Amino acid sequence: MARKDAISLGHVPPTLDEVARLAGVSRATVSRVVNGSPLVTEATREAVERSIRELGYVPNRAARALVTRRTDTIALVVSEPEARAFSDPFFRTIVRGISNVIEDTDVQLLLLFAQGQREQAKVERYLRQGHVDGVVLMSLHGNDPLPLALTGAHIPTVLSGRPRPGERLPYVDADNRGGARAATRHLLESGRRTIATITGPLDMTAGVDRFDGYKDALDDAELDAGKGLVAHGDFSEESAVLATAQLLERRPDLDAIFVASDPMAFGALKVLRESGRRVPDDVAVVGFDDVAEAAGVDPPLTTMRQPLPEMTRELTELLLRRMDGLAGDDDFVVCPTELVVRASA
Amino acid sequence: MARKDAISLGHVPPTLDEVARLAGVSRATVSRVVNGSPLVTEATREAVERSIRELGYVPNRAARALVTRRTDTIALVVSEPEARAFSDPFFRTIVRGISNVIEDTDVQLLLLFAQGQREQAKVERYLRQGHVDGVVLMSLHGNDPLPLALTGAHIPTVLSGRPRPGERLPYVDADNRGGARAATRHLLESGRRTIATITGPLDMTAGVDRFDGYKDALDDAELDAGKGLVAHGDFSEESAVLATAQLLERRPDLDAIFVASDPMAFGALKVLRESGRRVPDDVAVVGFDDVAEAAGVDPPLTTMRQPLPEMTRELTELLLRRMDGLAGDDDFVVCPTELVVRASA
DNA sequence: TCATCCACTGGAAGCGCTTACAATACACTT
DNA sequence: AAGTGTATTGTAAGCGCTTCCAGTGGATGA
Repeated sequence: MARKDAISLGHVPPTLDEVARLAGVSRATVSRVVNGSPLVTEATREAVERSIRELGYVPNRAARALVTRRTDTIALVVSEPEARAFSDPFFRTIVRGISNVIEDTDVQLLLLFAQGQREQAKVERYLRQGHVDGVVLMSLHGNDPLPLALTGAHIPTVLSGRPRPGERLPYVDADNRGGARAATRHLLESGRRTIATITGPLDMTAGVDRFDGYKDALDDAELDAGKGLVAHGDFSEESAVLATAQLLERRPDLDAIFVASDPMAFGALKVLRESGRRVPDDVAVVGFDDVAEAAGVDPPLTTMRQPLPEMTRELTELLLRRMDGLAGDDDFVVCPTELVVRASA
Repeated sequence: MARKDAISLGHVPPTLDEVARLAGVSRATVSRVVNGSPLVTEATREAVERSIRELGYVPNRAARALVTRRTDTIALVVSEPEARAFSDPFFRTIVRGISNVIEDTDVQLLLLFAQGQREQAKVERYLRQGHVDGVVLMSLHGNDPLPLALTGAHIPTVLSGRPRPGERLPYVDADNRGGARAATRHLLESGRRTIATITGPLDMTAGVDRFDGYKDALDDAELDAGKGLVAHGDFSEESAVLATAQLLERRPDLDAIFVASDPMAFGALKVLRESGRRVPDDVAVVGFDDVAEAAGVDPPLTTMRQPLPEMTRELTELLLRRMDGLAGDDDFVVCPTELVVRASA
């Protein structure tokens, strides 16, 4: 029995109450000090702060959240296997961008991965349980139920990338279609006529939009996407390796490729080189994103820049506003893209 | 006034109480149903479940955590800039490994990045506020205050990699020193005599241990690390590019390099190739980790495998046990490493 | 000097949940 | 038929915190 007591329930952290007792004030006053209320005498404040330090008091978040209904936490949910997310520079930039914005607030960022139905369900449950005040959803695929589930649960949510038809959610996106069109036009203007594309995944809006932009440009030039000029990737370098090989086999005569993401363009460059083609002499390549690595590959990659840091800032601020009830269901921002001409096209 | 009401406080999710009322039972009974207690009639259970569905009820975690003192959440804290963490295959493997273990529990994994003092402080505060039941700390540098802070706050914590002297924390580590020694010995046995090393960061135990193992092997062979044969990296590929160039400049006569991580070995291979050296004919290279990419580079990398998936499993289970009070301060596991001979040495 | 006000502090309710403990109902036993 | 036990449900306390409201004392104005 003594033994049982000895095992005990582990360490019990100090509470507001103990601080109050030690400082000789009421719990209300301690709470005021902790929350920086101005209605406290300097002397009282100091006494309380001393007690807090002495006891090593840290407010219990669950208790606070219970009454304030705020958690000061936002989640970034990535609907992608970790492996992919981690290797994608895109993703890193977003994480960094959000961190920057919230750096000097007391909001905390959580990363949640939701690959597969099972984890999706787990994440949804987690979010609905009130762990976070807001959610950023990125790299949504197919008909992911999360956006609807979250709006249904009235959890402030914003999207990186435009939502699918039928979903009304605030979002920030690049002008993917316009950018792809401009990229392809650049290829056309340099005299290329057999222009292939490696698309992103067509269950993502960015994938579709960039593909559409490519087709727009060909239409403008009254060219035909033609046979065998379209291969599909999933935005990853590896997928582009396969896609490029396919393209080369089907259309050895191609003289340009519009690749829907930079990592995929890196894969394409590699395969092109291995096949003995010179870039841009034999085949011109333009990518999309302008990730940091784009300037460092051989040859330096011509690509469409999307202003990712700014976009992420916008996105985060949009979420913050939305959490304060200041942004509507259909607020959105679409950022222009810009052609960065380097050596590959 | 009516207007003010209209603005309102947003959506208020249903509570246990409302479910109870709708189902015509007490709150206690609903709670029992929600928590799967066996002391409820089938009929009652069904009635309650119907009401839950009807109202779309989801238990409020803050309230539950307040009374149970559990959050069913664990955190992986990475003391590293996101960029580095994300590009490191090591990191991905750990995340995946933890996810696997907790997949069919209802524990949720959070990722927290703590680069720089500011974020470190934020993360520490976050953890101390009781958001999580346990913490995995990885890639600890220098004298990161987190381990001590967390044990001081009595938060169950485990380390990936051995703690520094003076810190008593459960951990899982590879036999870095023994592995490095074996790797270097392999180089010696193939007749190399001018063996350089690219170390990891020496403010990390893994960095130090692998460096020590390298020196052990040279000592065993009564060789001297000699001048200019040691260059320092930080486990990243880029750092190794620099380090290799340094090495080559200082000791053009070197005939082998023990590189303290695979990503760094990739960088070394690249520079070696660019400098016109053949691997392994001119310079043999052995790495450490045996990440997935190691078999795919040119030439395929000889490296020390550490059983990362198993180690991560151990680590997670150690944490889970520790959270249940079943593991002590100084439980630890050290896993053997294994030389994987491919073509680079 | 007394009423009035203000600045500060304390009392107390209540956030949504779990969980001893008590209460009830019913089926047995003897 | 009274007593005992068991299975199910309800009652109520309380987790640690914030915040409304009321109380206190001293400073101010008349």
